[in-house]
Amino acid sequence: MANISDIIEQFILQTMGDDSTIEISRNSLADYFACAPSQINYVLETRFTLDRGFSKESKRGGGGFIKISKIDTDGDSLAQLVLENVGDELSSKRMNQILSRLRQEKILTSKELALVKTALSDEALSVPLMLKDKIRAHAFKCVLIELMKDQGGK
Amino acid sequence: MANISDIIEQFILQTMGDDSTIEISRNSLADYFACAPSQINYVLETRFTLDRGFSKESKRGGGGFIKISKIDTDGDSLAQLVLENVGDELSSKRMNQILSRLRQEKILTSKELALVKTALSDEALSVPLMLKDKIRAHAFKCVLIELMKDQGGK
DNA sequence: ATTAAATAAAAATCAAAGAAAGTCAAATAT
DNA sequence: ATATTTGACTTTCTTTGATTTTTATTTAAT
Repeated sequence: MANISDIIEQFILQTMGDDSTIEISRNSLADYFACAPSQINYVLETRFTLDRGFSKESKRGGGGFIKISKIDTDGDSLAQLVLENVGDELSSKRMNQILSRLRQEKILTSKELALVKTALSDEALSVPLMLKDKIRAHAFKCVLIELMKDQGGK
Repeated sequence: MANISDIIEQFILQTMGDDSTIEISRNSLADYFACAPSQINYVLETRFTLDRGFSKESKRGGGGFIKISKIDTDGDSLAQLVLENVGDELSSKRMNQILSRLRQEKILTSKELALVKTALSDEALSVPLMLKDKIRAHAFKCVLIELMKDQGGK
């Protein structure tokens, strides 16, 4: 574990501690670790991914920053379960079934259901047929991860 | 938030408080913040835009001024307005701005915002860069239409 | 007192410079 | 092979300043 990526990863995690977000300056961090700025991007891309429960925002230019947010996934949630079972293709039909299930379980309101359903419907995804299911699968997983975020709140 | 544009933005918003309009003197404001007068224009152009629900008037010469007004639109017509102004490409950035506007106007809850934002984020739409904005534009319009549906309900 | 010209007082515009972060591919290490 | 490191180049956002345009006020001339 003597590579700098791991060290930077640990540093960020430590600094974040129990907070759910942290704001870093890419350049300062790179300075601090005497590495190339793009090294920071590499760490973020490989370690602070959605799959691992992180989301990111950033701004360039004067006063720029990178903000990392932790999603604290409470392991055994329904969303978690679904997430593991959605492959890399997802028909709108299957998605809608899952959505109603989530609705039944009170994880979604009917309006929330309608919005997601619409946003990822066949009609909304204006791409070649074969692609729809792939894109939907990935996008829907992102939604599930997002859902797990505020599940913690209950 | 270490850039002066954000600070000036906050200052204006604070000073405006609950009022729907405010009249500022560009030069005084620039003096106050010890910045170039054109900095004020920059703030107005980037932050007090139509998308964000502001309109502006101004007059030059002696006794000149800049007047900023909050435009209040009811939900349905806001969605309608946005619908008309989203072309056939939509960056995630612009979408997010529109979403927070919709949130401000109580058309969306923060969870609903988060779900749509995630579902149509750059990360969620796993397609070539150039396509993202096109797909997003179309899908987002679908969402807006969906939104207008249940706005009518109340 | 009235007009015309000059001056002053604003705000608008535009382009250049600066400050961050992003991308991508080549080189290196495991 | 795969993961990491490095660096050159790109894009986005902000800051600064010089120039232009518009409006108001003052001055000069009839």
